[in-house]
Amino acid sequence: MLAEVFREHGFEGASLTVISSRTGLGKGSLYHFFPGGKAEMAACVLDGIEAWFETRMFRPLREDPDAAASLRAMLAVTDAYFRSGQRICLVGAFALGAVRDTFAQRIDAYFAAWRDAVAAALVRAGVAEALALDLAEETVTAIQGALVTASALQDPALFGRTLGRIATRLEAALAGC
Amino acid sequence: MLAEVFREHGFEGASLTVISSRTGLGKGSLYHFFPGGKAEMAACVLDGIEAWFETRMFRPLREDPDAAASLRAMLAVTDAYFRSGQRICLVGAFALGAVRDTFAQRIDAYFAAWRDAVAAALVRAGVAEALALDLAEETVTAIQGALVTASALQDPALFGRTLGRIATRLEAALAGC
DNA sequence: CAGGCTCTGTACCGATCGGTACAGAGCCTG
DNA sequence: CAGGCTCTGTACCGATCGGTACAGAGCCTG
Repeated sequence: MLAEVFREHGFEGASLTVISSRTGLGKGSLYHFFPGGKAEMAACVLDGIEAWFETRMFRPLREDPDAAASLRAMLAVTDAYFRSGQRICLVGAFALGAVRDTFAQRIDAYFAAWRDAVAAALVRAGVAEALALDLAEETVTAIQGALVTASALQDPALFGRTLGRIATRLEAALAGC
Repeated sequence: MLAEVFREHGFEGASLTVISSRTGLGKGSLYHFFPGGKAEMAACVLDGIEAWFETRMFRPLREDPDAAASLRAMLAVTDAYFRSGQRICLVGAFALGAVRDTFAQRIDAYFAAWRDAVAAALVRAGVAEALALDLAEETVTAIQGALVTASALQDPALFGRTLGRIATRLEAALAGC
C-alpha cells in the first residue's frame, strides 16, 4: 500500500496528506510507526522490496540446483511482479530522481544483487564467466529499459517482447555450453 | 540550464526557488516568460529536447542517403548527448514519475519517433521490416535501461558497454542483408 | 480494576510551495 | 526627449508542506 503510493506519486509527490489518506493512517499513527518521517517510510518500502526479491529471485538464482530452470523462473517472476509492464520499478524510479542520493547505497545494492545473481546462475549452468557477466548486465538493463519505454509508450506488451528477447538470448547461451 | 534543473531535481523537486536561483531569474522574470508557470517551463524544456533530437538524430535516420552510417552516427550522438551515461534522459525520468500523465502525449511521441526513425533507417539499409521494428524497439529500450542502471550502479561505463552491444547487433542485421 | 503501554485524531508549528500584483528600471522607437 | 514596451525585484497571497505535541481512547497485564 505504502509502496504503491510511492510508485504512483514518486518520493516528492507522495505528500503526507496523500500517504495518510491512501493508507488510512492519521499523521499520529504514521509518526508513531515511522518516527523518521517520510524517509523512514520509503526506507521501509525498500526493505520490503529487497526482501521480496532476495527470497523470490536472487536466492533461487544463486542456490537452485537447476540453474537453467531458475533463470526461466526469474523471467516469469519478473513478468508477474511488474504486472507485464503495467507497474514500474520503484528502485529504478528512485535511481532517476532526486532521492537517488538519499538511497544511493541501497539502489546500487539492489541492481548489483540482481545482476550478480543472474550471472551466478549462468556460471552454474556452465556459461563462461565473462559471457555470464555480460548477459546478466544486459538482462537487468533490458528489463529496466522495458519498464521505462512500456510506461512511456503506454504499451505494456513491449515488456513481454523484451522478456522474450532476453529468454532467447539466455537459452542460446545455455545451449551453447 | 532550465533543463538541467529538471534533470537534477525532477519536476516536483524543482521548486521555483531552485529554478530561480539556478537560472538567475527572479520570479517576476520567470512568470513573464512562462505565464503558465512551472508546467510551461517543463513544456519549453521538452520542446528543446524534441527539437534537438529531431534535428540531430531522427531526421538523419530518416533521410540520410547512407542509412547504415546514420545508424552508427545515432549511437555516437547518443553517447555524446548522455555524456556516456553520466546524464539521464529527462523524458524517461518524466515517464516514470507523477508528471507522466501531464506530458503523456509528448513522452509517447518522443519514444515512438526515436524507435520509428531507427526502424526506418534499418529498412532503408535493406533490413526486413519485421526485424527492423524489433531491433529498433530493442535499441531504444536498451538505451533507456542503460541510463537507469548506469545511474543506479553509479557505473557510467555500463552505458558504453550497452551501446557496444547494440552496435554489434545492428551491424549483424546490416551485414545479413 | 488499576496502571501503563500502544496507538490515534486533532490542533498546531514554521517553512516553503506555486503564483500574483505592481511599481519602476531600462531601453528602444518615433 | 516623450511614450510605451520589455523585463525585473519585491512584497505579498492562500495553500500545503513535513513534522510536533498531546490528550485521550482502547486494550493488555498484574
